[in-house]
Amino acid sequence: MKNNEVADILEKFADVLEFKGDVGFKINAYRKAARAIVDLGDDIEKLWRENRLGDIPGVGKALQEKIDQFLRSGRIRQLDEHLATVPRELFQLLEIQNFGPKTAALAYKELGVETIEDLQTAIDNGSLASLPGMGAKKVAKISKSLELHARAEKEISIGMATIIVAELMDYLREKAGDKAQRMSAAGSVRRNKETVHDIDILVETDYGEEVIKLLTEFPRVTRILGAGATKGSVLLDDRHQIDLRAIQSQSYGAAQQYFTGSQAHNVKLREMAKKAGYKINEWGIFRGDEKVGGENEEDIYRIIGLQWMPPELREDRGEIEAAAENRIPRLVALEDIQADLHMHTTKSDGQHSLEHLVEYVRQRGYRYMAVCDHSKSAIYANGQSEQRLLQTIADIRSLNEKLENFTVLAGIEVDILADGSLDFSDDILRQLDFVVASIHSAFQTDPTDRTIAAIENKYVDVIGHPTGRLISRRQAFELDMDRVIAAASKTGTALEVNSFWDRLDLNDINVRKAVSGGVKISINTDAHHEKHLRMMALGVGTARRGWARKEDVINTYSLDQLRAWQKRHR
DNA sequence: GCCGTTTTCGGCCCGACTGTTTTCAGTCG
Repeated sequence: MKNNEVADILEKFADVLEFKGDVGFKINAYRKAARAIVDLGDDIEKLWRENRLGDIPGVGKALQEKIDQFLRSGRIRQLDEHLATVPRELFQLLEIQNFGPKTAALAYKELGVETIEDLQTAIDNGSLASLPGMGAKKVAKISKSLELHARAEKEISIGMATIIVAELMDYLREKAGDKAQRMSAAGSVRRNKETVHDIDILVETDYGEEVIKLLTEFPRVTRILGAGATKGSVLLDDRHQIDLRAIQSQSYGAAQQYFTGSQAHNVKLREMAKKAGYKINEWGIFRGDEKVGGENEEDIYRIIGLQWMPPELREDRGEIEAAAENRIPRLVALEDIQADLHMHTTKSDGQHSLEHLVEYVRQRGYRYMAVCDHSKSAIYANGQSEQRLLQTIADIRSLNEKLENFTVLAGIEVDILADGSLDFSDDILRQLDFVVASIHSAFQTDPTDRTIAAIENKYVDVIGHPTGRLISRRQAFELDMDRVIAAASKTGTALEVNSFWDRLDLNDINVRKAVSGGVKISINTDAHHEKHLRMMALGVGTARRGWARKEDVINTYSLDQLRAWQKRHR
């Protein structure tokens, strides 16, 4: 899939146009199209071959022609021509905070700033400060941003972000006491995006200045980027940006809506509101000068004729249209989860013994679980031989006899080998209660055919982390998701949403394809340690972003229901 | 550059903050 590459080049095109001072609407059109292509789900090359690029919202004649060029040759002639007349390191320069396209253009034209190094020189020798509209303070800000640019993480994983949010909220609750009422994450954290750019937190309070001062005094704060009466921005550990907004109760709901976004969702919402004679901003919803709502988030949606919708859906992927027709589904929730069906113990590479892991899982309130340690080919992970697996099965059976109101399913995470066969024979697999099959090697070798072969094995219940991607370091392998979904739908095999912060695989877009293709999903933590169990929330968040309902998720079933479901494909 | 029960031309979301300005441009979210 070249969707991300196409989107990237359109974003670059937009950057270049912005640098050159083209009209904003045109720039926006490029960015909008880029986003639509990422959200597509379908392979853009497939649409291209079928001559259907025009079906993508926001892609008209001119962009179709440019995308066609790119898919044919890997280049876009018009962009190449532009690139000859902009700084060599334009895209890196534009990543620097407080150094936007206008300033970059000025520095290029007047001082010949082409690279990050040139910019540093222009700061050091005072020439940047001498430009019109620039002054000591602006230059100091840019200088600081430049210093951070090298070090700052561009994206924070949702796993890390939720931990920081919890820590910060605990701190603020303790320090602010009665002076703070409602408190919530906003922005992409609230939407459960897999990675976030910064962390937004809202606090309902009449003591904005005090609460923001508390934020600046949080122990891990290394820099204060700004601190006023309604907004404070800080860096934690010089890496993670936190924006806190202090809101009074009469505007809290409007602020939640406004700052949760996404931008695309908000733009569409405000357009709708405008057509209906309203205006929405962070303070409320207004008809003329009259404020008609804003204390609760539901107000904003209701007044313009929409159902309230979970934050995870707010990406302008059809949720507004659905809300207008009362078609927002009831999404799966963390409370619906009855079991975790993919975890590891010391039988392979987990950190806890079987008994201990079971105890930790029970503490989370689940009704049953599956232990799925590795199979023999996973040597790096202490995979089990046939002999050891049979012992594991026996151990689990005898443990079950001691447990009340709880069942441990004897499972396996069996490797899908390079030739598409499984690491254990059917004779072994049939003795197990639950089978997850995963690819852990030879990622380039026919992953689609191998996955489908595993799906067609009647003992396989779930395909583990189906695309193999690691968010921070490895691309998904080339999986033809349409074929995989068709196969899984036919056999009744489930696809996993692996909840591990670095996997979240399937991702949101693929979850949506799967559930709309009638495929069940299984949200599992793949825990190797007790502290990993809490990542279930990340997987549920991802499933929610993929519009998954409770009935789409097999580990919301009771054990009896799960067994009945297994019978249909075994 | 896109798009259409407002339209094939004229629209295309909203505001805060900052610093440099004597009234606003640039940047950000």
